Amino acid sequence: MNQPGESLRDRKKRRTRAALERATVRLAAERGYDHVTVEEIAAEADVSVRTFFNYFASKDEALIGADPEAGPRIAERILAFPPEVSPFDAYRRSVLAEITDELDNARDLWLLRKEVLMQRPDLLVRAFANSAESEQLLANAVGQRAGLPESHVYPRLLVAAGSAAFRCAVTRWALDDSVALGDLVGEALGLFGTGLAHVPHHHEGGS
Amino acid sequence: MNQPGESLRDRKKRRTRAALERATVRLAAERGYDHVTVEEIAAEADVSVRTFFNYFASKDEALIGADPEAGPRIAERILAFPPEVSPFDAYRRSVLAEITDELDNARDLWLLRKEVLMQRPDLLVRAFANSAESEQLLANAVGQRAGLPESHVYPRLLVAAGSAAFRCAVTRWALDDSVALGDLVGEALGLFGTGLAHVPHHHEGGS
DNA sequence: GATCGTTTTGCAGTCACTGCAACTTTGCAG
DNA sequence: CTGCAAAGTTGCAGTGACTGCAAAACGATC
Repeated sequence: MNQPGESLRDRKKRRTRAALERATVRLAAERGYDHVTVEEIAAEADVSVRTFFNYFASKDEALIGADPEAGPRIAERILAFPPEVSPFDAYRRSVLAEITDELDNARDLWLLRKEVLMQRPDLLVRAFANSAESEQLLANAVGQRAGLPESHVYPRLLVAAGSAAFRCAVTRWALDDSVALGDLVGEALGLFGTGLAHVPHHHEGGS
Repeated sequence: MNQPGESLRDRKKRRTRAALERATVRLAAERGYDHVTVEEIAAEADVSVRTFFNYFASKDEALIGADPEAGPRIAERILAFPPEVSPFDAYRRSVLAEITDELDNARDLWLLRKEVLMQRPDLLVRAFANSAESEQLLANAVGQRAGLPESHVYPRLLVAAGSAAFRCAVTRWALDDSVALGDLVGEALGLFGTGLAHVPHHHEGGS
């Protein structure tokens, strides 16, 4: 009874993890991030505090719902593009695909997260602090496609640019979510692609 | 006895702040960041723990030595450039000037910080989390020069790129400090300026 | 040297987070 | 179904970052 890669155990784990993530986001959106204790979150998800910390290394992580498989997934996508796609495009399209998928699966959570991140923008930055490992993975994938040595700046810089683009996009999206988050990230990455040396032309509509 | 803008009180405050910063960096480099308690830091600087927190909001902040005047200083520099200098160049040159100054004043501290950041790269990311206010300041300055409305992405994106460039540069500098940190930041910002869409040519020497 | 504003300090308290050692649940085999 | 091993959960005791508050020490001013 363990063939489909999803045993009872695994299912329970997924449910618990999801419950903790939801509880964190919901309560934080409701009362403000630092007026919610881990104790309350654990109670809401019907597990002990200790169990909370078995799933997430910190309250921050639970709020963002850091998915340890996201990094590998994106890296895989990057490498899967045919060789005629440039490293930059492979990276951009892989990131956008991940974001689109994520929003399709958990749009409601992101709408709540938005509320929290509007109050505490620093949490978004902190969220990226714990993902150094994933960043390394992505940088390696980009470097491999670009045929660059480990030590070259380009892959690292591109990945860092991705984080920056995501940060900016979420900030804008929080102010006005009439545009899809994915489009905002795409726009930001587009600007990084063509270069910031010149101020982009200023359109009337929108920002 | 209070004309030269530096009273006894002010001098003591500066000394205490510097002592706490030095103690934090020194001890963290010596034993590892999380094997040093605030209690020990405070003892080393000959003040109470409570006083530590009067100067720095967190241990992280003390390690980086977050200077609340750095943001305003850079913003001022940006606005001081003659109008024929592009917003991008004004930003880049202002940031580089600040870094150069900082290294001239506290190179020894940065050499120790380097050791700590090599062990815990996340601290560098976290350091930027608390500087949202300064980022806003810089973005406004850039926006003003570029004649863009408050809501435009460009200034925000440029400032975010600056953080990313700094992060990458410090990481590389930590691995090999034979190149000046300022030059590495300059290089990274240069790439952001010309755009990341195409992989830069790979030189043999260096990275 | 009395007074006023600022800084330092101690103290009590809250909360995130950890290691450890029991305890419960699940998966599997006999 | 039973017993066993592995995986997951829990409570507990402890550490350490950080906060608010009120008292004490200190520096500037007259």
